[in-house]
Amino acid sequence: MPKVTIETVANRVGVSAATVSYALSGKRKISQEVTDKILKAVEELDYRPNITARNLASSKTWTVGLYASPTQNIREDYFFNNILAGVLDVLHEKKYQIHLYADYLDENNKDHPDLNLTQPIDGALIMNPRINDVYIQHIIQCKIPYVVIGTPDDRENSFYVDADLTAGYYAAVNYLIKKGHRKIILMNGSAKYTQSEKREAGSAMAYHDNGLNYSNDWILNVQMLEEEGYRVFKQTIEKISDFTAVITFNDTIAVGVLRALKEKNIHVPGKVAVISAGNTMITRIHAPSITSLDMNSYEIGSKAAELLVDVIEKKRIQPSHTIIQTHLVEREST
Amino acid sequence: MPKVTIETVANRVGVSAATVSYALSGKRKISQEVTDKILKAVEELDYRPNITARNLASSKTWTVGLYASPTQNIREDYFFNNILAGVLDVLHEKKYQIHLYADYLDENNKDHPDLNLTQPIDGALIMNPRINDVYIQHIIQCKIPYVVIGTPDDRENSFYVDADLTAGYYAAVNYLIKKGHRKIILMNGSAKYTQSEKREAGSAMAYHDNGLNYSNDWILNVQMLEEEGYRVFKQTIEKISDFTAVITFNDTIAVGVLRALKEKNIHVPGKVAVISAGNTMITRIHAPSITSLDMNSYEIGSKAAELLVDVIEKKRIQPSHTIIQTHLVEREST
DNA sequence: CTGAAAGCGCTTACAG
DNA sequence: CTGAAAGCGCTTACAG
Repeated sequence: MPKVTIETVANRVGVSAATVSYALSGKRKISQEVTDKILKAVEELDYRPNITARNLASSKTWTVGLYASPTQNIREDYFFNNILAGVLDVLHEKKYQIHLYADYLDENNKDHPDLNLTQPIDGALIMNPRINDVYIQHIIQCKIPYVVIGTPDDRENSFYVDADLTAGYYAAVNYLIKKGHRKIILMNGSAKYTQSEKREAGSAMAYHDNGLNYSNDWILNVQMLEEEGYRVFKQTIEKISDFTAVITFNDTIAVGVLRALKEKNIHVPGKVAVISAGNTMITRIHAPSITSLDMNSYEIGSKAAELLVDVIEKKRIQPSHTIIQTHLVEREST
Repeated sequence: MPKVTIETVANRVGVSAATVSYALSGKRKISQEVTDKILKAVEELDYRPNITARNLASSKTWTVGLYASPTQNIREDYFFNNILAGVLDVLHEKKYQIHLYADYLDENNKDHPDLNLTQPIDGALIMNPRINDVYIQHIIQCKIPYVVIGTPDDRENSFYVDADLTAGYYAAVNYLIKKGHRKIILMNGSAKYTQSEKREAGSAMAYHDNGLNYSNDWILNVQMLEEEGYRVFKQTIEKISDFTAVITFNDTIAVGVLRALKEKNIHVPGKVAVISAGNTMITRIHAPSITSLDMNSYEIGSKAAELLVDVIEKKRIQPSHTIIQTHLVEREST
């Protein structure tokens, strides 16, 4: 069974490969008559263009790389699903495909062989940027257009889409303060993520604007996993006293925190109020249901994808960013 | 800024492109001396091989296509996350990358233009196969190796990995019958998925082996979304009486069902017992926590990926399948 | 141990 | 409106 190429089609119709290519792409007008013959031959021969060859010749892959979290985090976080859905929907509409990369970065290992194995992409979407993110550095070195989902170090020169987490955490902490809370534990994410910085900043502003002091001891940095939220918070309960509220980096950590509280028979919200961020399905379902900061994750994903396509297609050259508003959804945990 | 190709490197070192290629791939021994010079030049020139060109020349892409659900479903289902994590982990280890496709099939539209836009892949992983699945048909036509996650129509000639759902639903329904339930509603998935068939079969067997009759009226087919589970079950409560238990296609539907029950003030498990399938995070978190059939979703994903790599690399030629055992995790809802 | 060259299957200026 | 041909940047038999 001989391989069917554009040549095969051209030969059968009696035209050049160029004509077949143009007829199929529509990049040049080909007479209706010839076009019909070509389409018929394509059908009969069951011709399928070799996309790799097309990509090489046109230096365009119609593919976008999505750099996501470690799989461990992906397993627990609906936030990823919502971002992903937004990204997928937009890219589908714009005819782009998606290459998904999980984060397998070994923090202890300085060389990152994987980075070079990447398939060719027209652009990249980078979730959860670290401070000094090696993925971003790699993408920049490869001269690939990219959009950060979250906030990168170099805000001036980057395209990015993020929720206004500083405002969000300001509002959330402010809300707690107005309710009379004075000592609020921040179960933040790992300090190496820029997202953690913003949460801390918003929180600090709220204390400040209310004329209150707070201590850095009240801020804990944990991995974004339920088990870690649970484990660390159990220790926290022993070490820190008198706190009356907790605000977490995300919903997953909140679930762990609530488990620790339940185990210690500490009533929520009677003794301790809890606020999470993400407003994913689990916040509604949990008992008690969890007050959560909605970040419009689907919209973050879709806006980022739209922006990336514009950047790839040079419809935008000047670095720009979109900041999406958050809003607090009150539930039983506060 | 001139583009750096393998030629650039070869010229600087004073060898042929072939030698550079071999030195880099290790497919032929190149003297240590020359190799060192090449590596130095690669470093200095910041040479990055064009993967598209490599793919074309070697007719190998090191990429696997993952055909997933519609994004609507992805948003709500941790089951997807767990499968995905298993797939990603194995493929990463085996040096393959992943192209993610959501299902945008328009059921009402007979031509599927998207299918032809696919990027070149070495193999495909197909989740949630439909009966007469067009994705599978397409992949077969393209002569691409594939593994089904779930059970395909043509079991004889396919590679696939699935949970033993028939046994799982048999066990679950049997468990309910032993507890005295006689009329159990099956909130099944859409009838066009093979997964729904298997659930129904296991359930039927359990009735049969206990010498009981059941009615097809007790089986409902719904989309795999919380809202649909809720909407349809609310009607069901009105239409069907005397049932004492519900078993659902997945966790998401169960959440909808439980919401409908709560709204009607029907106590769970006092009046109605509920079992779901998936055993994702939400079953633990929900109040009441949900008895659920664990399908080892991470393992399904990882086994499927392993199998696919073997098929791609011709380590397996004869169609084969892996059936993974399920187990029922008892919680408050029963 | 290394080189010269064909080939992968497309696209796209260049010509007419 | 169409063709002949160069080119995309690699890999891999074929030779020596």
